[in-house]
Amino acid sequence: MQRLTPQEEQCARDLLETVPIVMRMIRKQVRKHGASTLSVPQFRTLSFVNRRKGASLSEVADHIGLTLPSMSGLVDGLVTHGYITRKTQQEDRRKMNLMLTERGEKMLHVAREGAVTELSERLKRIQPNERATILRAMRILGEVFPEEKL
Amino acid sequence: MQRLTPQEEQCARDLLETVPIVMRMIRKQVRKHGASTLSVPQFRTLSFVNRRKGASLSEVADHIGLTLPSMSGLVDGLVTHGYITRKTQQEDRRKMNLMLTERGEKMLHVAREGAVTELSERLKRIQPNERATILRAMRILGEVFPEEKL
DNA sequence: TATTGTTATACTCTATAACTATA
DNA sequence: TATAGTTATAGAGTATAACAATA
Repeated sequence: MQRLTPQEEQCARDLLETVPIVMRMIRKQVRKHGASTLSVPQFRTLSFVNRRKGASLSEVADHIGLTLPSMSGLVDGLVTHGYITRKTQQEDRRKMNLMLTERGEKMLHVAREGAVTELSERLKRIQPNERATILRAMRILGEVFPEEKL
Repeated sequence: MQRLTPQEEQCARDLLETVPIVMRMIRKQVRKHGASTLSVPQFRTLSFVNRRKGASLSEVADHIGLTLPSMSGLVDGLVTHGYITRKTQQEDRRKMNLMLTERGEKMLHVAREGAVTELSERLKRIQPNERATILRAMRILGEVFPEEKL
């Protein structure tokens, strides 16, 4: 653990201050458009399963960054709401096969597009070069924190 | 609700994808250094009360962006852990006066500096101009989402 | 009557420990 | 024995509705 430059430190402090605020905004939008029934982790789970159809529980837990029991419970909720199906794999009967239902696909789409639209409305207020800065920052952060990636 | 430019939309999608990842990292660091007893909302609450000593419950709830009952419960936990004191105001006996205890001040300091240090370590891996981009982005985002501000 | 705060209730998030079933 | 997943348990986050106390 080496000495920190002021810039490194200030950058960290700003992240610590700003990210939770943006997170709260995102949570609000996802809930609003997810008919009040989707949390952010549920939303991210649907999103992942949509891209990796048939993923196992462990795979999803890894990518979302939850423990297996936590993910198991989270998926319980998604199954109960009819957004996901959970079937035992034939090749290895210890593993699950997760798939979105039609209802789940619809909900994911509605929640995502709703949240994107509202966030975009906010982002209209700033200048194009400012949006470009945010975009670049998100790409950089995505590389700095890769193991926690969606 | 007007038509979105591709840039506005892409910026929103990137926020939606990246912010939860960074948030998870922050949560992990705060917990790690907060001796596993501080959540991010609790951390933010301590931080706010530290700056606005004697704040009322409503003031804190407003600034953190929680409902009164939620904040009441959150503060319950902080009082139980001995990080905060809660006293009725003399001028208006409906209101509370929240203050950090010495223990609370110490915990806030340890949690914040620990999280900042670890985040900074990550940020060492990138170039100074990339850190500058992140810093600028955080400042811009802080202005775009002002009502939810810390 | 309006404001401040708490209690009751009910979800979700999240973890650890203990367990079951399969390989 | 090792892996995949569930169940049990527990504390925190969060909201709405109903309530008490104060102004």
